[in-house]
Amino acid sequence: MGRTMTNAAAPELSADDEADARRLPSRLRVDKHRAIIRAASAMFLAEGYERVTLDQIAQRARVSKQTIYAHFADKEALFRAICTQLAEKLTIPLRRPIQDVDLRSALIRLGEDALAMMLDPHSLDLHRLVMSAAARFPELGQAAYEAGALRIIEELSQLLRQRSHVGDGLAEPLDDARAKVLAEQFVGMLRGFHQHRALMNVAQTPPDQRAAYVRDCVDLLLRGA
Amino acid sequence: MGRTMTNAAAPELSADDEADARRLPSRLRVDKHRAIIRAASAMFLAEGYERVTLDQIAQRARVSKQTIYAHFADKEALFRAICTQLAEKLTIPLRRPIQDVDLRSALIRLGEDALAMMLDPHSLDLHRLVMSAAARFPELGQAAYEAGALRIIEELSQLLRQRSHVGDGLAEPLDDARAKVLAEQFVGMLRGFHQHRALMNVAQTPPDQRAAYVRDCVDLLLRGA
DNA sequence: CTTATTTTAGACTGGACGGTCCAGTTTGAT
DNA sequence: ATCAAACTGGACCGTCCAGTCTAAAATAAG
Repeated sequence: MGRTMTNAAAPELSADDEADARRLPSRLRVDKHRAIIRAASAMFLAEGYERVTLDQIAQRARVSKQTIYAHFADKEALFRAICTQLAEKLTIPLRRPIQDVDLRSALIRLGEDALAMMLDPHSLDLHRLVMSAAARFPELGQAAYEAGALRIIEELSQLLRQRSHVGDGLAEPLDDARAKVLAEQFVGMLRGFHQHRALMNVAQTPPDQRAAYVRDCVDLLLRGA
Repeated sequence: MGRTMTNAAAPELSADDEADARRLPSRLRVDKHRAIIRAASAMFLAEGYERVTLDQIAQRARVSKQTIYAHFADKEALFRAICTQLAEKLTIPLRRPIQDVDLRSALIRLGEDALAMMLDPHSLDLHRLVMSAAARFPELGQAAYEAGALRIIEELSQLLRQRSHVGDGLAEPLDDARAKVLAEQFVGMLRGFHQHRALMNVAQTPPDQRAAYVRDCVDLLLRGA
């Protein structure tokens, strides 16, 4: 019934969970470790912390419950491990190179990418999870914020400042603080209530209207700045 | 533990829960009904659906568990009742009259109100609750969206269109669709990541900076539109 | 093959929680 | 005062679940 319930077999995380699975407490088997994390991630994201049982995780990971306890102290420890791992993996591919085009085009492309990412079901699940767990797991909120929103603002403000110093699209050169404000304004306006609607299970605006909206945002920004 | 845990005695909802408490199935006592709803609201908002137990609610409402079951079929029914009630009560007071001032001042004041509201702890709790429950209680998301975001957009777009037809601050008259887009852009940019940070328990920007940010948003909007 | 270690399946424990039941008390309308 | 209905407190039931335990099976190394 979760919107993003994944069929039991399909792997949820892109296969390289290497990062922390490498150095395990001792000689616990790495593949089990990964299977557990993978299954647990998917289920926590889809159902939320409280609604997932360790038996479900064990079953999905094709692992005995005891094994889970060999790898993680308890449910909460497992959850924490997954959260930090998710936050790291959250490094988003906004990547398409944005050199060689005028600022307007660059912003449109970047805006479309960013909006698409913010509306991606995985991202929405993560958002929900972090938000409802942030109160009980404080570090988590911070980590997710830095890996997500903060990173976009940082990146975009860089772009804006660079271009402003070359005189591309922006009237005068921006200092760092100004560029960050502008970036937050842009991403905020871009997001509008699209993500909000998605999170609340409200009917979405169709893709073509979204594209037009992105252009409107870019134009508003460039005219206003 | 919750960030907005309220001391057990303090009433949470402004006393007029009249609306639906009036017509009860029969002669169940109205005060009990209200006490239950009040206690349950506060607890669900602070802790989330799953983490609240009926015994806790009963205790806080100073009512026996049996009475709860006399008024509501089960936990879920109680939750639903509260949700619809919250959505209605969500009708937000953005009210301070915004006649008699130029558009810029009106937008600044409206913006400050709207942002303050979006950052209000009650509102944040509600946001969290709705978002994490929307998957399991579909009507809920819709109701909250309409009472919250949609209402602001509607109201603001009205204001923008009116003013644009009087030639106050805006170059040419706006049609309805255009005004709504502009409203969504404005509110979105206003929100920026302030609410996001609050939801994720990340350090907030201080009030004076927020005020400056609001002005920046208004200026960007007015220059860009 | 032997030995040491991890994994497995599933039984089990203790506690929490949703929901029910009941015997007795309060409330309020007549 | 009477009476029915609502309420109380608390015992109680069935279920679910985190976490433990055990004995057998798989795995790996010498």
